[in-house]
Amino acid sequence: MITEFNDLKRKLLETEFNHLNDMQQKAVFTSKGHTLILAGAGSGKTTTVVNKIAYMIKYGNAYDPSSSLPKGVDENTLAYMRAFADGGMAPDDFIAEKIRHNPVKPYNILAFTFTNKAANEMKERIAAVAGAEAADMWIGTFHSICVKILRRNIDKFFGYNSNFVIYDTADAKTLVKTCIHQLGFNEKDYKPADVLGYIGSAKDKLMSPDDFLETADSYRLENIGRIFQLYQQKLREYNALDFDEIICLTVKLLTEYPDVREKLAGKFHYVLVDEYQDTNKAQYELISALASGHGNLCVVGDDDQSIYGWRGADIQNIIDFEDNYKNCTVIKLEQNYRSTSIILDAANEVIRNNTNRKDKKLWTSAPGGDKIALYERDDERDEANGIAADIEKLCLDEAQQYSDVAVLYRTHTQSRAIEDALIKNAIPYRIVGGLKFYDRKEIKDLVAYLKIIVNPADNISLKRIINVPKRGIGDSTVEKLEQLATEKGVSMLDAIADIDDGKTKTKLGSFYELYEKLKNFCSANLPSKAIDEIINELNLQEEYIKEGEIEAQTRMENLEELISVAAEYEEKDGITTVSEFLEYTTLMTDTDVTEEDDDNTVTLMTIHAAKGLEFTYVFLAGCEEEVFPKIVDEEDTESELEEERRLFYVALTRAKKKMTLSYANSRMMYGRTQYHFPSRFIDEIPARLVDKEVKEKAYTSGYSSSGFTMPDIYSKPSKPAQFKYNTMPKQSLKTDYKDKTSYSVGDKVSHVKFGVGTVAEVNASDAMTVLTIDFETCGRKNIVSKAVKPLE
DNA sequence: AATCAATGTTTTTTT
DNA sequence: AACATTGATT
Repeated sequence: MITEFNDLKRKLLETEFNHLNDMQQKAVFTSKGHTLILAGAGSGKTTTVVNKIAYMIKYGNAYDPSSSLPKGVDENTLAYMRAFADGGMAPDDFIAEKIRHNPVKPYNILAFTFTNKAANEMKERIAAVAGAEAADMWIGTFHSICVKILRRNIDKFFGYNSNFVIYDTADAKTLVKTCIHQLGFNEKDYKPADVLGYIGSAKDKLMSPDDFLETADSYRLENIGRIFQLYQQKLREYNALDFDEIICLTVKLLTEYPDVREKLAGKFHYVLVDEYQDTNKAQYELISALASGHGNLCVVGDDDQSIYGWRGADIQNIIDFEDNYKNCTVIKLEQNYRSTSIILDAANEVIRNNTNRKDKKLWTSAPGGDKIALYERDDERDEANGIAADIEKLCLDEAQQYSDVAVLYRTHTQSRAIEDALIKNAIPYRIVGGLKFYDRKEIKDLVAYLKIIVNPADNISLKRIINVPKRGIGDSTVEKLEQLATEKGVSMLDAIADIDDGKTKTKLGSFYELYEKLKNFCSANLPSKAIDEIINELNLQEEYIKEGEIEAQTRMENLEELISVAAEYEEKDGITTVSEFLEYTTLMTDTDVTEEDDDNTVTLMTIHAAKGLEFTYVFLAGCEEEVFPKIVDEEDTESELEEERRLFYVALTRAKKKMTLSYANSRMMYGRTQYHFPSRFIDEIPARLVDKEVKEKAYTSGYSSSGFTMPDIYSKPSKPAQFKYNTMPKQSLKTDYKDKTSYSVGDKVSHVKFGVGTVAEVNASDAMTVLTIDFETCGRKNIVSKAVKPLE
């Protein structure tokens, strides 16, 4: 009976998961021990992981053939199961209940994802399959999981308490500067960005300042080590953590406090890591510690898509996994469901040139497809115009959706030329990444107020806003205050009480009063209210107007947007305190915010940002030596080149139907024209897969330099942002262009391509204003307001 | 202390 | 070319 039960069980489960291929099913049914899932691009990785977790929650180890006959299973049950199995149907609730065996409680599952967005998506999808209790899982990025752990435990480390704030890279840089100065070095010899780089990579490797000093074999490195030491000391004094420290300190916690480790490792019966190829040493140690309790560790990744080596990711983590865990199960997902075989062949051929990789080869059952298009262009503007023309052809002539198109590039700076071309052709687009909302001055200032309110020890934030808006507290005063604080061993904020110089005392005193007032309000109110109060109390609107009318409006709009963001978190995620809000905002990146899918726009982004995404049509711009592969200096190592090649591989495998490559003979870089050869990666694609277009005409010649040119002011903010433009251009003072919101029905406008027309409809959204225009020559069209010029 | 012109620096990719 | 930082000037 047990044999038949197990057979039926197996059959039924295979039925339930029969939308997965054999390898995917194997991945789903393997939950014990160490497992490596090598998931190639487009191989259905996320679906597999979602089903794997759902399976654990629903059935536990039901698939384990050695399990004994569950209670309550009798001949009737078997008959019922037989009927389902013979009918080829998935088990119903009754059977599901019978074949459950040690179901896994969601709160015993820990899953790391690369982005918050991925975490949210996965959570939702698991809940859809396994039910609402899936919400009890711990799922998030390394940083958010670690912060969660640290909030409860950080006071074990002297100096820290649970109100700690997180420093972003800019804050960290400011802190490094302070340290450099305090040690009597200057910023020319020790560039803050460089020093921060050393500190960051040390932390990726879990190196302390002392470790760093031990290996320092030059005077310069020794000094950097001292800066590192001071930096760490100050972080602690300020009750602050940088991004890397979040991970390092958690590892330290788990290492130095066995009770904490045992508790957490005991809690997490199953540990799952997505994007394992992008983990670093510190994260590796973290994973090991957390999975040490039950030994059920499943890592998912693709060594060919490891593209974060520059930030410390160690590709050897995934390459050596099999060697490190001798008894592990290895499952390869090599069937690709995304791209045509032309695209896959090209990708396979390119990546074959890498030596440091796991053997595998993507394949698809879908044969053929369009060849890869390759264009040679004059310069970056010609290239951009060519891309715009192609997109126009696709979307106007062939009725494809703009949202099916992505333009990828190696570096953000390349987006400018492309934007210009898209605007000129009235193609709607959005940019992912680039200028970030939280990097804007007015936002950073406001957030600094929040930080200092939550954590009075945060001198970096205090220094940022002590004279914002201007209140006559200058550098010398701040220096004095800082010195005094160091002497007395208190925070700068507390040191205010010890200043006795008359004039300064008054100014600082009233600042302190203001601080107290804000603090009282903000600790008793919701974040959105708090932000609103600060804006009003500081009278920011008027302050901004003092500095310039035009900027004032956009700044205020950005601040309003911050209020809505806070309100949204409050409503959606149940955020109630300023502290929680800060955590969200610092750990959330632009790509994390879920897009509304309804906006039909072309997507522009870096290849890094495109990882994990797919588009029907993909354009890759700038396929030139020096640009891509990006050559930083002469002595670029082979491993760096391999990472560039993986990046190229990632770009190719984003495309479902058609891939278009282009390179420019010359390109403006660093303010000068540079000439490059076509990328070596182009040569690595077999010629039979490529259609090299003969250069018919330079797209630039038609319509750019002569006509009016768009003022280069409209950098569209990335979506999450939903934020307004950074600062309004000074140019718009001089020129006559109307503000984006100022069009109304009946206005006469001119378009560089379509000529003169009349506005028939105005559609303003957060991101852009779309005008419906009746053109004299070509009828009604929808045009982004930026692309037209008002007449009269 | 605040403002403005001159100078220097940057552009890889991001949690 | 665009931007941030520095130094000189008020």
